[in-house]
Amino acid sequence: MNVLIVDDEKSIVKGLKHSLEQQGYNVFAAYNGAEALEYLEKNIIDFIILDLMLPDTDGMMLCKRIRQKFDIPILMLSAKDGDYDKILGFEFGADDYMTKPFNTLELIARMKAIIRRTDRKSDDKSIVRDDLVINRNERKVYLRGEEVKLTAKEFDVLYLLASNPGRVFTREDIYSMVWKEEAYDVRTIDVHIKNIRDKIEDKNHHKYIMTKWGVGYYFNKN
Amino acid sequence: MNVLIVDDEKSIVKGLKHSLEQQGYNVFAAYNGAEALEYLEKNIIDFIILDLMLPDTDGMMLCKRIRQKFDIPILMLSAKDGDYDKILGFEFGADDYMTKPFNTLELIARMKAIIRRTDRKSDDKSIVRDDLVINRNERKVYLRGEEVKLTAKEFDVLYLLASNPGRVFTREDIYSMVWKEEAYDVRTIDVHIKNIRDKIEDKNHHKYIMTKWGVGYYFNKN
DNA sequence: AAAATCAATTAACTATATATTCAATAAAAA
DNA sequence: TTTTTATTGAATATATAGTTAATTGATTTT
Repeated sequence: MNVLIVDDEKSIVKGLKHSLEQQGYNVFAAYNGAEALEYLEKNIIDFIILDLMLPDTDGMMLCKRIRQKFDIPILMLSAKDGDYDKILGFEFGADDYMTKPFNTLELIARMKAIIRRTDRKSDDKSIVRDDLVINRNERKVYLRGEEVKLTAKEFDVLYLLASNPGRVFTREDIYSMVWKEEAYDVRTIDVHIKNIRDKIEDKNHHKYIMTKWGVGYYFNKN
Repeated sequence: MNVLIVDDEKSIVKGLKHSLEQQGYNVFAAYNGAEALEYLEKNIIDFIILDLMLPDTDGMMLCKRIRQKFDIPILMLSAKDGDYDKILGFEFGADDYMTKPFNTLELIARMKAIIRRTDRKSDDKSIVRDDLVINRNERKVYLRGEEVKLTAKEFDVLYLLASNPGRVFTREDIYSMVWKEEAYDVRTIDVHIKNIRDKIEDKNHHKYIMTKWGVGYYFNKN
């Protein structure tokens, strides 16, 4: 379990790092926002402890940016009391919040609680629909028992649609959710859809991916 | 959104109840563990605020029992500091924890954050009016249970009107909101309105889309 | 390091669903 | 009644989706 601490106060980082390592976590540190983002791009991080006050960026903005791109739980630290609604509210998407000075034991307890909570849903949930089984952890798809090899993008697109059956996604929706950036040419989705269909559908069996004309695509509910 | 407060201190219950009701929550109270369990059996509760010290049961045990039976988020309150690890840890399954005395605003912020986290996908916004159901995510319209197929533009126009019943929209309003550009010929709207009416209205049943002569159209409120 | 493989994107073309326009008719307001 | 506004159906135009192939980029193999 890899934890990233983002804080410019070296003493805090040092103390926390020590306590967390005693508990068996691998701890990494970043001393400003830019470092943090770079670190996240290059490493697999499971949990972030983020200070509100950083030398280069506003912690809340950083929190928001991290959330847009990564699905990693964040516990925010702040020196002053009273910002709970902003931090915990809908805008920035932190998972928990503590004020400095904090009790290290409580921080670790809160961290564990969040990890447990987010873990609950990430355990082996396969999506099953008729002849199709989509396994998220293994990133494998089975059609009538046979494995179907999808590419990374194909899998992500199919998984997005299949995990919200019936819900219509525009091409822009799909692009921003899967690619996590804004789309230049959104027709690339069409080609991916076609390739997925070629792999999981044929005329004898019913369709999984449906077209909503003028809007986008959705996964068949029936 | 129904919140159950489980606490034997009447003053706390009263204060919290007041604050939560101001925020639009429906608040229920139980003054001991037995009452709480009974309440949960008989009512639909979305969130529980649970005090650790109760006259009849130990709060942690109650938390554990609730968790075994219901999947409702729990925020625990305790008088003494220092039990975080037990409360937030794996054993009892609380989602969050605060010590008394607490800041009500922070409590509400934490509550909202937990609800948001557990809720993320349940934003299925449907408009229901008499025999008509308009599902926004699926972009589907049902009339007396039967699906009515609308084109993308038709759906957008209907959704716009139906999400503001009674409000009169000029053709220009509708055009700019749905097409997101300025209209050359707003008679286009007339044709779309006609086509929508053809699909969702007939002389036996009442009208959904009303004409405001000389102005535009609006969705029937009654 | 070069070649080969595979995935992703872009481009061009075809097919098809939908939107718009127009002109005749009907209905409502003055 | 006159005038203005709304409704309607059909034709035409436009927009969108599906398909195939070519290109680019990334990764693996030789």
